[in-house]
Amino acid sequence: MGCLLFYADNEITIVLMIRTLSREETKLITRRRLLDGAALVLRAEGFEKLTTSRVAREAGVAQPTFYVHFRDMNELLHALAEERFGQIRKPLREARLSISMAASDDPLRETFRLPLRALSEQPELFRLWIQELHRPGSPLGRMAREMQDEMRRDLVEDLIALGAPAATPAERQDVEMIAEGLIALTQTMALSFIEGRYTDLERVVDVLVRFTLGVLPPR
Amino acid sequence: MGCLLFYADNEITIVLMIRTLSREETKLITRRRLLDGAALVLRAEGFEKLTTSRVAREAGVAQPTFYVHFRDMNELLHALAEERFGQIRKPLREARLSISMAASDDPLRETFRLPLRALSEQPELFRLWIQELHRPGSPLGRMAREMQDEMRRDLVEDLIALGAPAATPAERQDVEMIAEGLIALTQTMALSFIEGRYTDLERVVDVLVRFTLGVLPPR
DNA sequence: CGGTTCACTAATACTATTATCGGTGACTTG
DNA sequence: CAAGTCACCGATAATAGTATTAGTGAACCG
Repeated sequence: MGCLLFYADNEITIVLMIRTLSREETKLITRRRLLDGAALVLRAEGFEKLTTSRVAREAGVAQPTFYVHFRDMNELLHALAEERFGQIRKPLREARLSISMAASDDPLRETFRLPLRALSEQPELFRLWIQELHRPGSPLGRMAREMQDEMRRDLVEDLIALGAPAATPAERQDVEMIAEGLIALTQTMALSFIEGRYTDLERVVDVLVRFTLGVLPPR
Repeated sequence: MGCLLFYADNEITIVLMIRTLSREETKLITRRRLLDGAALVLRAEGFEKLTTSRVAREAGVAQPTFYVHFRDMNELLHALAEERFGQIRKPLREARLSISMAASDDPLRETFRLPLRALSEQPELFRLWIQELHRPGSPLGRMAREMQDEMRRDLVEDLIALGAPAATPAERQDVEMIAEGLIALTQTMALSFIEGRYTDLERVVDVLVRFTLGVLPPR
């Protein structure tokens, strides 16, 4: 028996325990709270406010405790990226499967609909991703760009399957540009959708499909 | 007669003067050097290295001199954004004029070529702009978003002139989505071009034109 | 020419952040 | 249950950046 106490922002979190938690378990809980605290600070106040003190306070522990769990802020960010960006990666790859299997009624619409849904269901995480994408130095940025590259490679394959010509290297590069463009379009639309500028997801899908079919050569 | 001395990074800049400069003139020179120093730091090392000491050192003056010219770093950034983003804004608006006047050989290509050139000639500034675009809190971010909105409004007009239907509110919103998409496409392509992923600007223009003509209804 | 102004500087107070260290008490292990 | 382990904490050194202040000398002005 026992209890854990976290004091963060004038809020006391009391975790009462039926059985005594092992040291390992309580340590994992604290680590979890540090990671969540960091994510909270990032999405609420941005990068410049992300300090070890702030994260520790969010987690309800003392600042030096941060160093029990991570060597420095970079290590925490790396762990966070690994964990969170993976959450976005999964539905995006699933979206890709749906087109290759052609199971859905209209596979192309579904290819856009699924990512749009996935992204707008995790707005803060998505925003963080976009933000990091453009920060050359950051470890999250590196990871975000790797994901972006992976998505582009996948999409290139899909586009070729859809009939895009890729016989010559020049054609191949065109397809890469188009893939990159379509990803940017999807992300932009998702952002605007999240911000409430567009309310009807199906209209957004319409426009994305028009862009895609328009840029591909007529079959 | 007289001379100005700037000591920055083991480099001494000596400005010899035929006539004695007025106080106002030398102050303007120092301000100029501070702004240029800040721009240099931003493009060479990024945001997190941008400090008053660093900027002052780049400019060859003492750190407190920074405060003779700007209240704080935010004010300098504001001035820099005003000045530099304006430099981007101008060619973009000119590109727009060129299409409406139909003076160029192929106005649509020119509409993409000019922004792409303008953006890739100021890579770091452009990067900064994109970065700030996604930072909700920052003052530069607000400015960047205002510019973005302005560009979208302009482009909507152009698209309607190009034959995009905008009779109903729904059609109008489609055009807005398309405009937003085209801006995102241009920026994405410009970024990749800057990063050297694509080396031939004309091929990039090709793809952008294909996207545009493809998404618009056939005339 | 003599008093005034002011751009600039050195010195420094202040604040914030990182990272370390020794101590403490609850869990663990034999 | 006693010795050991270790997650956590308070205190604090080290570092770095912001911003102020008083003083200086060159430009300014009557």
